[in-house]
Amino acid sequence: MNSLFKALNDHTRRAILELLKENDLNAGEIANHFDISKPSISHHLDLLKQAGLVTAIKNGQYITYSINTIVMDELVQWIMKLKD
Amino acid sequence: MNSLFKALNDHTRRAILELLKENDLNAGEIANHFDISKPSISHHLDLLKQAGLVTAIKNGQYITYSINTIVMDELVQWIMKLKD
DNA sequence: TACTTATTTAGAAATTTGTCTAAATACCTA
DNA sequence: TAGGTATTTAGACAAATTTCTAAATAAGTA
Repeated sequence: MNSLFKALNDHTRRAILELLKENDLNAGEIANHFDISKPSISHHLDLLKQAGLVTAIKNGQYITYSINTIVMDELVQWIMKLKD
Repeated sequence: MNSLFKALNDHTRRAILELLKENDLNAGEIANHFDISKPSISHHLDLLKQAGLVTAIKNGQYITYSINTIVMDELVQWIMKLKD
């Protein structure tokens, strides 16, 4: 849960998830959507990966990132428990 | 949304919410559940309040804190949108 | 093989965060 | 009013976070 909350606690990372919801994208395509250096985006992608929110598949020279929302189920359950 | 994710991104603050789910508590009672100084707990309560996750009502010398889960609805909706 | 492109890793700087102690504020009671 | 209890505010410090540039790695192509 910790890595999940941590990953979600950043505007850029949330925006990356919203992008990936529409299409799988490679790292460079993701970076092109932001005014942030590629290494920084790479770091954000790493945090999202650590939380299980994205998966990465090497495609030759490229790395394709996809969203994985299953890990959010635990978060939704936590919230629901709090709501009774 | 930012203050909400920020507030939730800390184990102590999440534990405070879980406590308040069971009972309203005053600041001292909350602090007694943790191995952290009262000023630190006060700071955590402030962040929770900023996010709208708790409300505080002065009760004489005491301040009673209550959970408010309504603000989490927006978070759940954001997650659901991401899930399609 | 040499060059280019895609991506990550490394290391550094600025900012934010979580924690503490000491002091301030607010309320209660004798 | 004086003294005690509950809580917050202020200021400091260490650790974590976000960002950058430069360099390293990996793959495609002439």
